[in-house]
Amino acid sequence: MNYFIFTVMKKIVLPKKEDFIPHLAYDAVIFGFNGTELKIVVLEYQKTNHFALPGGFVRHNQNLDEAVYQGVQNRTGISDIKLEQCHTFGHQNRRDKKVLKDICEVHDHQINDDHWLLDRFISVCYYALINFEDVTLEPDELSDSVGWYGLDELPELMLDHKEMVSKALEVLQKNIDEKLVGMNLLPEKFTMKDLQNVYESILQKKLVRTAFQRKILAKDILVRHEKKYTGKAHKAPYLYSFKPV
Amino acid sequence: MNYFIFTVMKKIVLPKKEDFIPHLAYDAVIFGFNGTELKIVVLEYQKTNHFALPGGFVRHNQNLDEAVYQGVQNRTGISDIKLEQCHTFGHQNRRDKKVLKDICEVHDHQINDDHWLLDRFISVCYYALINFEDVTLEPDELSDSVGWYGLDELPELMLDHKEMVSKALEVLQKNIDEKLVGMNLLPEKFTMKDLQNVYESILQKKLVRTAFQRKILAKDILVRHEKKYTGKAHKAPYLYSFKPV
DNA sequence: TTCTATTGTATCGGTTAGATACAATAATAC
DNA sequence: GTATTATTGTATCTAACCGATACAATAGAA
Repeated sequence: MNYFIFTVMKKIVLPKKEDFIPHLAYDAVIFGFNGTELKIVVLEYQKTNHFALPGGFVRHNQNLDEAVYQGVQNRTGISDIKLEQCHTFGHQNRRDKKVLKDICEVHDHQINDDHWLLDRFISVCYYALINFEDVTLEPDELSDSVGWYGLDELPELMLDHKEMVSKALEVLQKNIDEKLVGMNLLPEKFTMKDLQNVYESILQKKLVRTAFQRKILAKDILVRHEKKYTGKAHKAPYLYSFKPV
Repeated sequence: MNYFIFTVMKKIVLPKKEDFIPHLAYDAVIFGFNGTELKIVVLEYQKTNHFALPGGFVRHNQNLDEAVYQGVQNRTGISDIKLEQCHTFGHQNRRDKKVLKDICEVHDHQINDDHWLLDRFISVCYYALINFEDVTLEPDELSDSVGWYGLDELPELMLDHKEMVSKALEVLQKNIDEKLVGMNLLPEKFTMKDLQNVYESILQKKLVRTAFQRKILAKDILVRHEKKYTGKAHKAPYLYSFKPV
C-alpha cells in the first residue's frame, strides 16, 4: 500500500481520514518487460528500508477501478495502462503498526496507535503488464524512491505484498494465450526470438522454438518485414510487426 | 448483501456499526445442482419484494474468508462448503437507499439517511458449488425466505447482484476442468449421463456424448460398478463412483 | 421374435504440440 | 574462394485429443 498523498510542498500531508473509505486499500503489481527480463515496480520508503507495491486508498467519491487507475498513473506517470483485478486480500493480520509509524516518523508525523492508517486494511490487488521503455519512473523525492526489480531480486516487501506478486503472476500466466501478450511490450518491429523471450519471461520456462514459431504464425497476427542483420555469423531473422486491426 | 444479523427474538437487531468494517460487504453465489438443473440461492426480503444474494459484513476481528464462510454457513445451514473468491465490485453507485429503508421499515426500524447501512459498499463476491440435496434451506421466518432459482428464472436482484451471478458462472465454467466438478454433486453411484448432465448444466451447452465419455474415462478417476436397470427398453448404463484418493 | 432407444466402444479425419531433421543463410576463419 | 559455425525457417513424424460416424450390445416393449 502507498500510504501517502503528496503535495508539491516539502511537508507531506497525511491523507485525511474523512476523504477515504476506511480499512480499504488497493495495491498494484505492475509487470514491466525490458526485452529480456520481467520486472515489477517496487516503492522504497526512504530511510526506513521498507519496500512495498504501489498502492493507495479509495476516495468516497471514486469507483474502485478508477482509484486504482488514477493512483497507479500518479505513481508511474503512465497513462493508458490496463489494470486487471486479481484477488482481494482480507486477512485480519494485514497490518503492521511499526512499519507505518516508521514511515510517518521519517516525515515528521507522530501518529497515535489508534490512527486510522494503522488500522487493519483489506486490499484489492490489481496487475498490469507494460513496456519497460515507455516509462520514466519518477522517484518521488519527497518520500520514496521507485524502481524496477526482477522477480528473483525482490527486496523484502511489506505485509503480504510478496503473496500478491505470486498471485498476480499466476493470473498473468493463466491468461497469456487469451490476452495476446507482447502488443505493447516490444518495439514496432521485432524478431520471433524477441517475442519468444516475452512468453518465456512471463511463463518462467523455456519453450520449444519450432513449436512456438509455428503456433504464433498460425494465429495470423504478424506481418513479416525485411531481415535483421545483426552482424552475427548466422542466418538473419525476419522482423515482424503485429497486424493492424 | 444480507443486511441483517438475526437473534432468536422476534425483534430484529440491526448489525451494530462498531462491530463491522464499514463500506465493506461480501456476497455469495451458491450454485446448487439437482440432477438436471443448475440453480442458485436467492434471499427474498419479505413484504418488500426485494431479492438478493446471501451476503453480509465482515467483523473487525474476522478474516474476510472466514466472514464469508461463516456467513454463508449461517444462512444455508451447510458446513464444509468450499467458497472461492471471484471478483470485487467497487462502483460508487453500488447503493440503493430506498431498498434498504424498505427492508428496515418492514421490521420496525426507522433509519436516517446517514445510517451506515445506507452507505456505499464495496462487495467481495464469492461462489460455491454444492449438492442440491445436502441442503435444507431454512427460510428465516423472521425476515426473509430463501430459495433455489434456476438461472433463467431469477427474479430481479438488488444492486449489481445479477452481474455477480454472471461473473461467478464465468469463473466456474473457466475452472471446470481443473476442479473436478461433480464430486459432491452426485450420489455415491451415478451413470455417465448423470455426470454429463452436471457438465452440461454448468457449461450451459450440449456436449458430444462419445467424446465426453472418452475424456472422462481417460482421466482414470472413476470406478465402474454394476449396471443400473431403469426399466426402460434399452441397454442399461453402468454405475460409476469417484475413485477414492 | 422383432423392434426401439440407449449405451459402450472403435475408427476416421482434422488439429495441435513435442521431437527431429534439414536446408538456407550471414559472417568468420582459413 | 571455401570451409566453418550458429541460427533461422520449415517440413515431417508421432502422439494426444476432439468431433463425427458407425456399430455392436443390450433391456424391455410390442
